[in-house]
Amino acid sequence: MDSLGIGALARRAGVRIDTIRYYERSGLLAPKSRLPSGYRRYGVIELARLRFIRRAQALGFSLQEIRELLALSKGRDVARVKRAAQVKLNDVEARIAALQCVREGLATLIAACPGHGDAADCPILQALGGDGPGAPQLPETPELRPQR
Amino acid sequence: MDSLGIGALARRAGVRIDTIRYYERSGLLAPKSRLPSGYRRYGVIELARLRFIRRAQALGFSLQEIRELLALSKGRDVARVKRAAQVKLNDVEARIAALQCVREGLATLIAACPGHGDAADCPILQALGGDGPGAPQLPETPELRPQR
DNA sequence: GTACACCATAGACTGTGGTCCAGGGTCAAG
DNA sequence: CTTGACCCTGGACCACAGTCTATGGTGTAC
Repeated sequence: MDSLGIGALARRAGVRIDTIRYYERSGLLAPKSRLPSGYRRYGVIELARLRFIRRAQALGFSLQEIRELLALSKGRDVARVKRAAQVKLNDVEARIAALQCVREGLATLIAACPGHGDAADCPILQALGGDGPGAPQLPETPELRPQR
Repeated sequence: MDSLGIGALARRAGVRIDTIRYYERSGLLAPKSRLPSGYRRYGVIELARLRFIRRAQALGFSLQEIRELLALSKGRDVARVKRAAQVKLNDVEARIAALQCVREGLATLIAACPGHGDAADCPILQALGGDGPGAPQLPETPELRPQR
Protein backbone atom coordinates (compact mmCIF):
# COMPACT_ATOMS: atom_id res chain seq x y z
CA MET A 1 0.00 0.00 0.00
CA ASP A 2 1.53 3.27 -1.03
CA SER A 3 -0.60 5.21 1.35
CA LEU A 4 0.67 7.70 3.86
CA GLY A 5 -0.32 8.76 7.31
CA ILE A 6 -0.63 12.44 8.00
CA GLY A 7 2.85 12.62 9.50
CA ALA A 8 4.51 10.98 6.51
CA LEU A 9 2.56 13.24 4.16
CA ALA A 10 3.65 16.27 6.13
CA ARG A 11 7.30 15.22 5.95
CA ARG A 12 7.11 14.56 2.22
CA ALA A 13 5.53 17.91 1.49
CA GLY A 14 7.55 19.86 4.00
CA VAL A 15 4.59 21.19 5.94
CA ARG A 16 3.35 20.79 9.48
CA ILE A 17 0.73 18.24 10.40
CA ASP A 18 -1.49 21.00 11.71
CA THR A 19 -1.27 22.74 8.39
CA ILE A 20 -2.65 19.67 6.61
CA ARG A 21 -5.54 19.47 9.01
CA TYR A 22 -6.06 23.20 8.56
CA TYR A 23 -6.22 22.74 4.79
CA GLU A 24 -8.74 19.98 5.30
CA ARG A 25 -10.90 22.24 7.44
CA SER A 26 -10.55 24.86 4.72
CA GLY A 27 -11.80 22.49 2.06
CA LEU A 28 -8.52 22.27 0.20
CA LEU A 29 -7.31 18.75 0.85
CA ALA A 30 -9.30 15.74 2.02
CA PRO A 31 -7.68 12.40 2.91
CA LYS A 32 -8.09 9.56 0.44
CA SER A 33 -9.70 7.51 3.20
CA ARG A 34 -9.73 6.89 6.91
CA LEU A 35 -8.86 3.83 8.95
CA PRO A 36 -11.58 2.53 11.27
CA SER A 37 -9.69 4.30 14.02
CA GLY A 38 -10.17 7.59 12.23
CA TYR A 39 -6.55 7.88 11.09
CA ARG A 40 -6.28 9.78 7.82
CA ARG A 41 -4.71 8.03 4.83
CA TYR A 42 -3.32 9.85 1.82
CA GLY A 43 -2.22 8.70 -1.64
CA VAL A 44 0.03 10.19 -4.28
CA ILE A 45 -2.81 12.31 -5.60
CA GLU A 46 -3.16 14.02 -2.27
CA LEU A 47 0.59 14.52 -2.06
CA ALA A 48 0.61 16.17 -5.48
CA ARG A 49 -2.33 18.32 -4.52
CA LEU A 50 -0.64 19.43 -1.33
CA ARG A 51 2.53 20.27 -3.20
CA PHE A 52 0.49 22.23 -5.69
CA ILE A 53 -1.10 24.21 -2.89
CA ARG A 54 2.32 25.14 -1.52
CA ARG A 55 3.66 26.03 -4.93
CA ALA A 56 0.67 28.17 -5.78
CA GLN A 57 1.02 29.90 -2.44
CA ALA A 58 4.63 30.68 -3.23
CA LEU A 59 3.36 32.21 -6.47
CA GLY A 60 1.27 34.61 -4.48
CA PHE A 61 -2.12 32.93 -4.64
CA SER A 62 -4.24 33.09 -1.51
CA LEU A 63 -5.84 29.91 -0.23
CA GLN A 64 -9.14 31.22 -1.55
CA GLU A 65 -7.66 31.62 -5.02
CA ILE A 66 -6.10 28.18 -4.81
CA ARG A 67 -9.47 26.76 -3.88
CA GLU A 68 -10.86 28.33 -7.02
CA LEU A 69 -8.01 27.02 -9.14
CA LEU A 70 -8.52 23.53 -7.82
CA ALA A 71 -12.22 23.79 -8.49
CA LEU A 72 -11.46 24.85 -12.04
CA SER A 73 -9.20 21.88 -12.51
CA LYS A 74 -12.14 19.65 -11.71
CA GLY A 75 -14.22 21.37 -14.35
CA ARG A 76 -11.40 20.90 -16.84
CA ASP A 77 -11.99 24.42 -18.10
CA VAL A 78 -8.53 25.16 -19.42
CA ALA A 79 -9.42 28.60 -20.70
CA ARG A 80 -10.60 29.78 -17.32
CA VAL A 81 -7.52 28.43 -15.59
CA LYS A 82 -5.37 30.31 -18.05
CA ARG A 83 -7.29 33.52 -17.50
CA ALA A 84 -6.87 33.21 -13.73
CA ALA A 85 -3.13 32.78 -14.16
CA GLN A 86 -3.08 35.81 -16.46
CA VAL A 87 -4.82 37.95 -13.87
CA LYS A 88 -2.28 36.88 -11.28
CA LEU A 89 0.56 37.65 -13.67
CA ASN A 90 -0.75 41.17 -14.16
CA ASP A 91 -0.95 41.56 -10.42
CA VAL A 92 2.64 40.43 -9.93
CA GLU A 93 3.87 42.70 -12.69
CA ALA A 94 2.14 45.69 -11.15
CA ARG A 95 3.83 44.96 -7.86
CA ILE A 96 7.20 44.68 -9.51
CA ALA A 97 6.71 47.99 -11.29
CA ALA A 98 5.72 49.73 -8.07
CA LEU A 99 8.70 48.32 -6.22
CA GLN A 100 11.03 49.37 -9.01
CA CYS A 101 9.68 52.85 -8.51
CA VAL A 102 10.57 52.65 -4.85
CA ARG A 103 13.99 51.31 -5.65
CA GLU A 104 14.68 54.24 -7.94
CA GLY A 105 13.51 56.65 -5.29
CA LEU A 106 15.65 55.10 -2.60
CA ALA A 107 18.69 54.81 -4.84
CA THR A 108 18.37 58.46 -5.81
CA LEU A 109 18.11 59.54 -2.21
CA ILE A 110 21.08 57.47 -1.16
CA ALA A 111 23.17 58.80 -4.01
CA ALA A 112 22.27 62.37 -3.10
CA CYS A 113 22.97 61.96 0.61
CA PRO A 114 26.43 63.10 1.61
CA GLY A 115 26.44 60.64 4.51
CA HIS A 116 27.63 63.31 6.92
CA GLY A 117 26.92 66.85 7.96
CA ASP A 118 23.64 68.40 8.97
CA ALA A 119 20.38 66.48 8.94
CA ALA A 120 18.84 69.36 7.01
CA ASP A 121 21.07 68.43 4.09
CA CYS A 122 19.95 64.83 4.03
CA PRO A 123 17.50 64.21 1.19
CA ILE A 124 16.37 60.97 2.78
CA LEU A 125 15.12 62.77 5.86
CA GLN A 126 13.51 65.41 3.69
CA ALA A 127 11.68 62.76 1.72
CA LEU A 128 10.44 61.03 4.84
CA GLY A 129 9.35 64.25 6.44
CA GLY A 130 7.10 65.67 3.77
CA ASP A 131 6.06 65.34 0.20
CA GLY A 132 8.61 67.62 -1.30
CA PRO A 133 10.33 67.02 -4.64
CA GLY A 134 12.54 64.36 -3.08
CA ALA A 135 9.65 62.16 -2.06
CA PRO A 136 9.46 58.85 -3.87
CA GLN A 137 6.96 58.98 -6.71
CA LEU A 138 4.49 56.43 -5.48
CA PRO A 139 1.04 55.70 -6.79
CA GLU A 140 -1.63 57.59 -4.88
CA THR A 141 -3.38 55.08 -2.61
CA PRO A 142 -3.73 52.24 -5.10
CA GLU A 143 -6.68 50.06 -4.23
CA LEU A 144 -4.77 47.03 -3.14
CA ARG A 145 -6.79 46.50 -0.02
CA PRO A 146 -10.56 46.02 0.00
CA GLN A 147 -12.26 48.92 1.72
CA ARG A 148 -15.55 47.31 2.58
CA MET B 1 -5.30 77.58 12.24
CA ASP B 2 -4.40 74.95 9.73
CA SER B 3 -4.95 72.18 12.19
CA LEU B 4 -7.24 69.27 11.59
CA GLY B 5 -9.42 67.10 13.74
CA ILE B 6 -9.18 63.38 13.34
CA GLY B 7 -12.17 63.24 11.03
CA ALA B 8 -10.81 65.91 8.69
CA LEU B 9 -7.43 64.20 8.66
CA ALA B 10 -9.07 60.90 7.82
CA ARG B 11 -10.99 62.45 4.95
CA ARG B 12 -7.90 64.17 3.55
CA ALA B 13 -5.82 61.00 3.66
CA GLY B 14 -8.61 58.66 2.59
CA VAL B 15 -8.48 56.43 5.63
CA ARG B 16 -10.89 55.62 8.40
CA ILE B 17 -10.78 57.40 11.73
CA ASP B 18 -10.22 54.09 13.47
CA THR B 19 -7.22 53.47 11.31
CA ILE B 20 -5.62 56.69 12.48
CA ARG B 21 -6.20 55.75 16.10
CA TYR B 22 -4.83 52.31 15.34
CA TYR B 23 -1.69 53.84 13.88
CA GLU B 24 -1.34 55.95 16.98
CA ARG B 25 -1.61 52.87 19.19
CA SER B 26 0.99 51.25 16.96
CA GLY B 27 3.39 54.12 17.44
CA LEU B 28 3.23 55.32 13.86
CA LEU B 29 1.42 58.62 14.05
CA ALA B 30 0.88 60.84 17.05
CA PRO B 31 -1.31 63.96 16.98
CA LYS B 32 0.44 67.33 16.95
CA SER B 33 -1.43 68.20 20.12
CA ARG B 34 -4.65 67.67 22.02
CA LEU B 35 -7.39 70.04 23.05
CA PRO B 36 -8.16 70.21 26.77
CA SER B 37 -11.10 67.95 25.96
CA GLY B 38 -8.70 65.33 24.64
CA TYR B 39 -9.57 65.93 20.99
CA ARG B 40 -6.62 65.18 18.73
CA ARG B 41 -5.24 67.93 16.51
CA TYR B 42 -3.10 67.31 13.46
CA GLY B 43 -0.98 69.54 11.23
CA VAL B 44 0.36 69.24 7.72
CA ILE B 45 3.32 67.23 8.94
CA GLU B 46 1.04 64.58 10.33
CA LEU B 47 -0.96 64.55 7.12
CA ALA B 48 2.22 64.03 5.10
CA ARG B 49 3.33 61.30 7.46
CA LEU B 50 -0.01 59.53 7.19
CA ARG B 51 0.11 59.72 3.41
CA PHE B 52 3.62 58.34 3.48
CA ILE B 53 2.45 55.43 5.60
CA ARG B 54 -0.31 54.59 3.14
CA ARG B 55 2.01 54.88 0.17
CA ALA B 56 4.62 52.64 1.74
CA GLN B 57 1.93 50.15 2.70
CA ALA B 58 0.62 50.02 -0.82
CA LEU B 59 4.11 49.01 -1.85
CA GLY B 60 4.11 46.02 0.40
CA PHE B 61 5.87 47.35 3.46
CA SER B 62 4.46 46.12 6.73
CA LEU B 63 3.64 48.59 9.46
CA GLN B 64 6.69 47.32 11.33
CA GLU B 65 8.92 48.17 8.39
CA ILE B 66 7.29 51.55 8.03
CA ARG B 67 7.93 52.17 11.70
CA GLU B 68 11.61 51.50 11.06
CA LEU B 69 11.61 53.73 8.01
CA LEU B 70 10.04 56.55 9.97
CA ALA B 71 12.39 56.01 12.90
CA LEU B 72 15.21 56.92 10.56
CA SER B 73 13.90 60.42 10.27
CA LYS B 74 14.35 60.96 14.00
CA GLY B 75 18.00 59.95 14.01
CA ARG B 76 20.41 62.84 14.08
CA ASP B 77 23.14 60.65 12.65
CA VAL B 78 23.01 61.18 8.91
CA ALA B 79 25.46 58.35 8.27
CA ARG B 80 23.24 55.92 10.12
CA VAL B 81 20.21 57.10 8.22
CA LYS B 82 22.04 56.54 5.00
CA ARG B 83 23.12 53.05 6.01
CA ALA B 84 19.58 52.15 7.04
CA ALA B 85 18.27 53.40 3.73
CA GLN B 86 20.83 51.21 2.04
CA VAL B 87 19.58 48.20 3.96
CA LYS B 88 16.05 49.04 2.92
CA LEU B 89 17.19 49.32 -0.67
CA ASN B 90 18.68 45.83 -0.52
CA ASP B 91 15.44 44.65 0.95
CA VAL B 92 13.43 46.16 -1.87
CA GLU B 93 15.77 44.65 -4.43
CA ALA B 94 15.32 41.22 -2.86
CA ARG B 95 11.56 41.64 -3.05
CA ILE B 96 11.81 42.56 -6.68
CA ALA B 97 13.99 39.55 -7.43
CA ALA B 98 11.57 37.19 -5.68
CA LEU B 99 8.62 38.63 -7.55
CA GLN B 100 10.47 38.38 -10.85
CA CYS B 101 10.95 34.68 -10.11
CA VAL B 102 7.23 34.37 -9.60
CA ARG B 103 6.56 36.27 -12.78
CA GLU B 104 8.80 33.96 -14.79
CA GLY B 105 7.04 30.91 -13.39
CA LEU B 106 3.62 32.27 -14.24
CA ALA B 107 4.63 33.56 -17.66
CA THR B 108 6.13 30.23 -18.60
CA LEU B 109 2.99 28.40 -17.61
CA ILE B 110 0.74 30.80 -19.44
CA ALA B 111 2.85 30.74 -22.58
CA ALA B 112 2.82 26.97 -22.65
CA CYS B 113 -0.92 26.69 -22.11
CA PRO B 114 -2.96 26.43 -25.29
CA GLY B 115 -5.98 27.89 -23.52
CA HIS B 116 -8.28 25.25 -24.94
CA GLY B 117 -8.49 21.53 -25.45
CA ASP B 118 -7.93 18.85 -22.91
CA ALA B 119 -6.93 19.57 -19.36
CA ALA B 120 -4.12 17.07 -19.78
CA ASP B 121 -2.48 19.53 -22.19
CA CYS B 122 -2.59 22.45 -19.77
CA PRO B 123 0.78 23.02 -18.11
CA ILE B 124 -0.85 25.07 -15.38
CA LEU B 125 -2.94 22.12 -14.36
CA GLN B 126 0.08 19.87 -14.74
CA ALA B 127 2.04 22.15 -12.48
CA LEU B 128 -0.84 21.70 -10.10
CA GLY B 129 -1.05 17.99 -10.50
CA GLY B 130 2.50 16.78 -10.24
CA ASP B 131 6.10 17.79 -10.31
CA GLY B 132 6.80 17.00 -13.90
CA PRO B 133 8.94 19.14 -16.23
CA GLY B 134 6.16 21.71 -16.51
CA ALA B 135 6.26 22.60 -12.85
CA PRO B 136 7.41 26.14 -12.17
CA GLN B 137 10.99 26.46 -11.07
CA LEU B 138 10.35 27.76 -7.63
CA PRO B 139 12.64 27.55 -4.70
CA GLU B 140 11.62 24.53 -2.65
CA THR B 141 9.63 25.77 0.33
CA PRO B 142 10.85 29.34 0.08
CA GLU B 143 11.15 30.88 3.52
CA LEU B 144 8.37 33.34 3.00
CA ARG B 145 6.78 32.57 6.31
CA PRO B 146 8.59 32.55 9.61
CA GLN B 147 8.78 28.99 10.94
CA ARG B 148 9.28 29.82 14.56
C1' DG C 1 -30.44 75.57 25.28
C1' DT C 2 -30.82 72.03 22.62
C1' DA C 3 -29.95 69.47 18.47
C1' DC C 4 -26.53 67.21 16.06
C1' DA C 5 -22.19 66.21 14.38
C1' DC C 6 -17.96 65.12 16.18
C1' DC C 7 -14.76 62.93 19.34
C1' DA C 8 -13.06 60.08 23.49
C1' DT C 9 -11.96 55.39 25.60
C1' DA C 10 -11.93 50.43 26.15
C1' DG C 11 -12.63 46.38 24.42
C1' DA C 12 -14.65 42.98 21.19
C1' DC C 13 -14.70 41.25 16.59
C1' DT C 14 -13.11 40.26 11.59
C1' DG C 15 -10.42 37.34 8.26
C1' DT C 16 -6.08 35.10 6.90
C1' DG C 17 -2.98 31.43 7.65
C1' DG C 18 -1.69 28.93 10.55
C1' DT C 19 0.25 26.85 15.44
C1' DC C 20 -0.30 24.82 19.90
C1' DC C 21 -2.38 22.37 23.70
C1' DA C 22 -5.17 19.10 26.48
C1' DG C 23 -6.83 14.79 26.93
C1' DG C 24 -7.23 11.03 25.14
C1' DG C 25 -7.07 6.62 21.46
C1' DT C 26 -4.02 3.52 18.24
C1' DC C 27 -0.22 0.99 16.21
C1' DA C 28 4.03 -1.67 16.02
C1' DA C 29 8.16 -3.44 18.15
C1' DG C 30 10.33 -5.94 21.67
C1' DC D 1 1.89 -6.40 27.55
C1' DT D 2 4.15 -2.42 27.81
C1' DT D 3 6.51 1.37 25.67
C1' DG D 4 6.87 4.98 22.57
C1' DA D 5 5.63 7.04 18.44
C1' DC D 6 1.86 8.29 16.16
C1' DC D 7 -2.85 10.06 15.63
C1' DC D 8 -7.63 11.90 16.96
C1' DT D 9 -10.84 16.00 18.28
C1' DG D 10 -11.99 20.44 19.94
C1' DG D 11 -10.73 24.59 21.14
C1' DA D 12 -7.39 28.29 22.39
C1' DC D 13 -3.99 31.21 20.70
C1' DC D 14 -0.78 34.01 17.53
C1' DA D 15 0.33 38.12 14.41
C1' DC D 16 -1.43 41.40 11.24
C1' DA D 17 -4.19 45.27 9.98
C1' DG D 18 -7.79 46.98 10.86
C1' DT D 19 -13.14 47.64 12.03
C1' DC D 20 -16.99 48.04 15.06
C1' DT D 21 -19.61 48.72 19.33
C1' DA D 22 -20.90 50.66 23.72
C1' DT D 23 -21.00 54.49 26.49
C1' DG D 24 -20.31 58.95 27.28
C1' DG D 25 -18.19 63.83 26.61
C1' DT D 26 -17.58 68.17 23.38
C1' DG D 27 -18.28 71.95 19.94
C1' DT D 28 -21.13 74.79 17.50
C1' DA D 29 -25.05 76.67 15.09
C1' DC D 30 -29.67 78.02 15.39
